[in-house]
Amino acid sequence: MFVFRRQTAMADQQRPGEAAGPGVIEGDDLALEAPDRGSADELLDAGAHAPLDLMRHSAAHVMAEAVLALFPGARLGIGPAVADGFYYDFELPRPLTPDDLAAVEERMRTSIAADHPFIRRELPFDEARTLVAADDQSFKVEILDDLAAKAAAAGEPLPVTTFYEHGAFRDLCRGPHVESTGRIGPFRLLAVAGAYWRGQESRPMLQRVYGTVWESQEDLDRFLWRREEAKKRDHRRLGVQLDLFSFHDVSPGSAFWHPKGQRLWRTLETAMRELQERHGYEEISTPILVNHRLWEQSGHWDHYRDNMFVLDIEDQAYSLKPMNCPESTFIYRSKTRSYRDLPLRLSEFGRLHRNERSGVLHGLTRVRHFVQDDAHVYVRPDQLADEIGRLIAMVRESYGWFGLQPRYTFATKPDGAIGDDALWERAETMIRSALDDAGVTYTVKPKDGTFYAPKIDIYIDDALGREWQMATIQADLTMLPERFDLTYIDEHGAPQRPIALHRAIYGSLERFIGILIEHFGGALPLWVAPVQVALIPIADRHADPADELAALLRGRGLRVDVDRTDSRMQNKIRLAQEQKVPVMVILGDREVEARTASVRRRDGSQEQGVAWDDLAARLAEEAAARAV
RNA sequence: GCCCACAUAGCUCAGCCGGCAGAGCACUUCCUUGGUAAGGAAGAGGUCAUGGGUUCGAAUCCCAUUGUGGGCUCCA
Repeated sequence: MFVFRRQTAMADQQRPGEAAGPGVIEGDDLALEAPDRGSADELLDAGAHAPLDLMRHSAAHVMAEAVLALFPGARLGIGPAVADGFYYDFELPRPLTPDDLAAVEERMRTSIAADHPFIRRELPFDEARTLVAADDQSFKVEILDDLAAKAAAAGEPLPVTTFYEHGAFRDLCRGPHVESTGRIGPFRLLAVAGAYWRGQESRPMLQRVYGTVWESQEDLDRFLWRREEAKKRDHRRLGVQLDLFSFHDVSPGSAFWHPKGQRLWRTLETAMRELQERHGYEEISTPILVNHRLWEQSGHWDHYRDNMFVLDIEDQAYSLKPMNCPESTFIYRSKTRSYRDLPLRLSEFGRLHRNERSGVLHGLTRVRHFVQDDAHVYVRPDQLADEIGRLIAMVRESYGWFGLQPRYTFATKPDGAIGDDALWERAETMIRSALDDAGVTYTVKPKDGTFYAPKIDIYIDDALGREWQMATIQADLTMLPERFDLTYIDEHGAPQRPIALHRAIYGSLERFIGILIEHFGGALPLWVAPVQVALIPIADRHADPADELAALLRGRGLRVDVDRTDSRMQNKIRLAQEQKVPVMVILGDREVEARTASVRRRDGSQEQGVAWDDLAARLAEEAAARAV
């Protein structure tokens, strides 16, 4: 069973890094708190700089001042510095419009030009509470009351509170700030969005205004440029432009794969299948529609039902499978397993449905229907470390196909986990030594495992520096083995429990493809490109020879399209460039006569007079190398 | 699910203070047969997301529904 981390929250940056063996990076919080979904404009800056943070938080104060001036009754939430800027949450009498944002910006500029100093004031707790209550700032009152409660719980006296003032504006704030408003650099307000007070759906919806501030105009311009660049790489836009997939309202959250997208899909699938077969995997396929009894047995009915599509069939509740694992156990149990049969590696490109809330769907990276390159590996305890080593090798190889550098985290037993402590400790020790043996560097995330297994999660940073969670490897000693009563017969004839490794390397094919598209900006490496070669006959009389060459290339397994339209060669090149085809092959009189080709690469480089056979051999070799 | 915005030709978008549905690209046909990122002309293409309402009249105003987008973790 996979529980992919819900990607909206990685709220554990307060946890201390756990001491661990050699090669372990201690709690690398900055890296961990980055969102791991990353729509196009969620570009992360490479770490926040302290002076910038002061400026950003100060800008939030100035923004609050401006909003309060425009909406005197506004209530303030919180206004922290974030990755690329800042935000402040407000409760306002009406929704903000783009015009409002412009007005707020204008007032902010005035305040910055006035260069008001930020003045820190300390107030005894009771006075502070009276003050914010008199201002009718109920959210601030709540913050103070929470602080008081926390102090009481810790047996400490009521804390002294601090306020920061600039001009006529005063805000409860821990600080620190820049010296004066004039120190705030070039800024831009970006967006207004709804945000629940304290992120809880049961609390009021506030209006969050996002802004960005930088030390120089240059930095601001670069940031805005990067946002634009990210938009161009957005896989939803490129998916349409490159004719890979589309979405339709008859099935929200599920992609329709066009022929080119399906080529890409199959290439990835074939490569993974080939890798798995080399590593002793056997492929299975299990039903999508399953009686709810199975989910009761697996525990999903209790823990995961809200995310499952449930159907009523002849008075029985069935569900579309949200995970593959329980069904794999039926195949395991289909015969008596010997210790000699293990490891048993069962892979499945499983078609899954999860009922994600409508508001969180997002292109290919957050969908309701997807395919996992899933596998369950049943091992004896003495085989676990080796098998994890094998999996890490598989991750390294396959990520190498795309030039991606995997990073590893090790997530340990969460609160409320099932299974006894001794089993957990055993599993964690085994994973840890497997990681050490594999010589990988990893970060420990305490208490971040699934409720049934400690796990290794694998992340990458894409070309724009965004972090994505990709593969996962989970060592399950409890869930499948115990609940589904899995056994093998050991060398003494006694039944024993196997360990079930749950793992996915691409994760979901949909999501992986979305990430690849953004990482490469649509210019996919030759080996995965849906169209590897665009054959461009200069005139009609070159079209038949082009077909002949295309057949030769296809014979070597290459994906080739011939442009037989009557447009000019320049236009055909332009089209192929726009489609980001890696290789364009141009045929005119000279080439046809000599049985050669003029080869133009996506990067603009050219090579003339390449013999057809050479071309076929070289491109086939290049594609087979599976390299960037 | 919740807040806000958006939905017009295959794509990108204009029209939206109510009064004949538009452009560029793509597509079709014709001319053109070319040398490394757009040759020319003509044509076809729309239930303005869906349903309801206001109005003499709705792409345009109002309501609902569906879908899409930005968010809903950062604790003074």
